[in-house]
Amino acid sequence: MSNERRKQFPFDEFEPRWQAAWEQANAFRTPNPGDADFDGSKPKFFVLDMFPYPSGNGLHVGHPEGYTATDIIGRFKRMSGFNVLHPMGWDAFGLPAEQYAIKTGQHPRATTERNVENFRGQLKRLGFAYDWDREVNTTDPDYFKWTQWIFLKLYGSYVNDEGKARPVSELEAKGLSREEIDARRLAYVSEAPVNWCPELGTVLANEEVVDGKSDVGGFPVERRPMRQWMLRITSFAQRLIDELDGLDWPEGIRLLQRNWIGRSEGAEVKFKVVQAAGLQPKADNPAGCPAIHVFTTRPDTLFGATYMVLAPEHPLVDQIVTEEQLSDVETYRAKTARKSDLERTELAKEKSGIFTGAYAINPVNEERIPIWIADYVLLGYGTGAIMAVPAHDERDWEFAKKFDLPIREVVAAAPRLQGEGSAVCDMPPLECLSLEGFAVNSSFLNGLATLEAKHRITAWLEEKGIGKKTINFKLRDWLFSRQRYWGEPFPIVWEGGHHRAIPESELPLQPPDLVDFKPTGTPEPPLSKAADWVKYSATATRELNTMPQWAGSCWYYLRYCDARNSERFVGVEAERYWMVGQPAGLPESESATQRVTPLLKPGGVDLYVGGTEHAVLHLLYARFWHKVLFDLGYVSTPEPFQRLVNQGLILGEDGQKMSKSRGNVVNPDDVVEEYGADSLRLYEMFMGPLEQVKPWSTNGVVGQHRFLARVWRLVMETNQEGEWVMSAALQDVTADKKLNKVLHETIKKCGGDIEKLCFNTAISQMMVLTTAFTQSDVRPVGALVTFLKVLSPFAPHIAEEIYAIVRSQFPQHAPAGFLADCEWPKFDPSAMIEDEVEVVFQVNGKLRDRATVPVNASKEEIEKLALASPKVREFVGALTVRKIVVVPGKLVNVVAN
RNA sequence: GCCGAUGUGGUGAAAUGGUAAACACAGCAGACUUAAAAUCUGCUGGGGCGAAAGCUCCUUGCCGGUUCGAGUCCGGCCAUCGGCACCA
Repeated sequence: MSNERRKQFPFDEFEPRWQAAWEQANAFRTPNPGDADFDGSKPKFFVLDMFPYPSGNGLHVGHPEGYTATDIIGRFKRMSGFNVLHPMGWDAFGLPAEQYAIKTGQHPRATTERNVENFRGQLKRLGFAYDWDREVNTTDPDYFKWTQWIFLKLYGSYVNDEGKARPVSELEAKGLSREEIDARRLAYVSEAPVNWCPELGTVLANEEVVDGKSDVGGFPVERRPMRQWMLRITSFAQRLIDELDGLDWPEGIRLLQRNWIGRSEGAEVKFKVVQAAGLQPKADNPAGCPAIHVFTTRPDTLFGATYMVLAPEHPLVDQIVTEEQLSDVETYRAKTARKSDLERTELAKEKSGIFTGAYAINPVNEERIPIWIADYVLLGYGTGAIMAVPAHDERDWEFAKKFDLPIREVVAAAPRLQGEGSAVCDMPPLECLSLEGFAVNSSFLNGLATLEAKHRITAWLEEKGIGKKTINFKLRDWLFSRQRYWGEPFPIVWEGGHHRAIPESELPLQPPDLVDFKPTGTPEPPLSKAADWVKYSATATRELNTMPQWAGSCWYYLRYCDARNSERFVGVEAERYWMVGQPAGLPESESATQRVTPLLKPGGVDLYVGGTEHAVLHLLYARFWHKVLFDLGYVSTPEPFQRLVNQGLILGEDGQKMSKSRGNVVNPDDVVEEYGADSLRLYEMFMGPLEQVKPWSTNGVVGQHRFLARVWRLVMETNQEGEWVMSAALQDVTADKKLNKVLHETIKKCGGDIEKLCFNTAISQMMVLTTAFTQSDVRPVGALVTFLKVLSPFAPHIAEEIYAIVRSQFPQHAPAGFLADCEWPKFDPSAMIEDEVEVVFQVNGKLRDRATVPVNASKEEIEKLALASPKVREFVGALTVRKIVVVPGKLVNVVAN
């Protein structure tokens, strides 16, 4: 009594069959340099997906969007004679896995394995042409051995005067002390305040904290000082900005990175402190006369600095606060410390602060200005202290208004003549002017434009030794340790209060096999529970922190190049071939021509496709590691990813972001079950431009399914028993001119569109071709096979299936082997030439008539035809023809008035 | 507030400065069928005139500009989405 309706074509039978056939034949294995079957004469193409985090929810329809796009390109490049590296793997360490494991009482290794298994199965059901021999998993000891190894390279390096990473052995050779060296390592220990998340029981990187809450879970985050491992990414800030320029990335993403790094030019200025009213600073006693260093992007406004503000946590506060103000200051500091970052930003509108009782001397005019503390000044940026110029800074303005501090105008929109003696006008301006202009009330700067005033004052400060030109970055060093179980242990031991690397021979350093891996609820990491493991020797103990999830994803693309190498994180030859593209083992002349294209570019992954959510985090961290490896000579290119494309988010059918709570989540498995993998692949590519945000439409899937059914019926029809048999219309004849024209247009357009990632228009062209085949009484086999080749990167299963069916009767048109291994067809320009074309006639730009003319009709002939057209004559009427524009093969525009 | 992206039919969208709306979805009508599904064929931006074939005007967020010709290029607005945000 099953009411199951008949499938339009038996995708449920042949899709798994072809997946099995590809797998059994290892059809998409990519040989490496050195392998017997490696063909170094081919150019390389490295097409990379952002590897997924294998969550318990399984694949989301967003995953196949990017994965299908790269699969189409990979298959196309493969058919076009490239060695294609198209791998897949798992970013499997991390907080969510551990949270899930804790919740369900299972070991994260067990849940991770199961999730990976599930993801792999789901991806295989979509028919992606991955080389599964290169699969990587960041939690695999054979993988994280090298993550730990790279950490040791960071630990063992410093940045030299030229800004390049170099081994610390160079510093040892110069006789630097252990402490001096430790202070310069790229991986170093710091006591700085960090983002502690009590709920997750770990500290987080700045990048993982969003609006004062953890990115994972959304729990409150507070700042507290803790001993942590940091990576010195700030030493690479300038290069991370500069080297974006050579990359083929969306402008928006490059900007996001630039903004995140946040370079600003300005000056550092030193202000002397006077302890209290009447007390003069003791010039020869620095301890008695501390100085406050501030960073400012507007040194030209120095004459307008009427007070100073320190961050509440600033260490100098203790030294300068007066007896009288001490208790108020302490109260304020305690209040600020209790505030989470969230509260601090939420309350941003209302300024708060307290006077320290101390004064500083403004070095340009020797004026005594009060020193305050306020939480609008952040310890983490600049020097943690500012000179406040309320007339020209919105925040200072608000603060000054609230606490009734003096406001002095020092910049005016237009130059203003000063009275002789440059008397200072202390009339406060009516509003805050934070723009550039001309200096006023500023002694020797008066009349100068802002830019010039900056130069003048900076030179003056440098001359007096109280300031200097400075470049400041928003980017902070990368907080690299986590108090969690499910991550890479640090290959570090502690002895006598000092850290040191364990020998490389001891890698991989496996985490202890803990039964209880829950956070301790204190900053003490869970690894502390494994007493035996912790004890390294009689006197040394292991580092208890683990690495953050980002570690494994910083270099996975390199591991893909040589995933099974047990000697090295990536083989020298493999890295050079896949990242630079130098063909190995070619005769000199031949290799030179092959090299032209790849070496014009800085190199790296040829195409990297993934979501915008990694625009700053992953992409910045990976670039940083890559540059360190480049400086140390381990990789050949300064940048890892040459071309980056962001796929757009797929929204639910209701136009909202897909989420369980909205109930609008589409499960790819259900789509595959009902319509097949090819339909899903085709639909996701047909939805619209890859980079665009677009809503899901089940009807749209049905449309693609119908298209594939039409393709199927070009070759197959049902007999009286209801079985699929080959259509009699399929015949070994040559295509007529009309069909042949569409066919060659399709080859051309689809090839071009794939290169441009315009998959939606490629698919519509194939629909046009399919209609042409349908309307033709006979289906010429040769033309049909050519079409299958064009279709195969998009819908590989049905293409292979029809190809095999065609072979059963027309073996001469479908030689043995996979369609996936066939050569991409070449288009014949002569087939596309028409005998006649339609030209349109316009009068004053408006379409009035059209005519069919021979394709080689001359300008004069077309013009004559246009002027003879009754419609044209009607609209020209009594007007005078001023001009006639003729575009041969296109149009005639008669201009008349 | 700052930065970025996007605005085209009922919907997803397409258009090297040259016929706006290809290709699909949805809708309507017809063929096939006892019927339904599936399939196939046709119509489908808006207004006006016409019985109809057809004719005609308008239309790519808004306002201007360049051009023989603008969805496309330039200038100025508006709206939506995304990111950043006390960064001195």
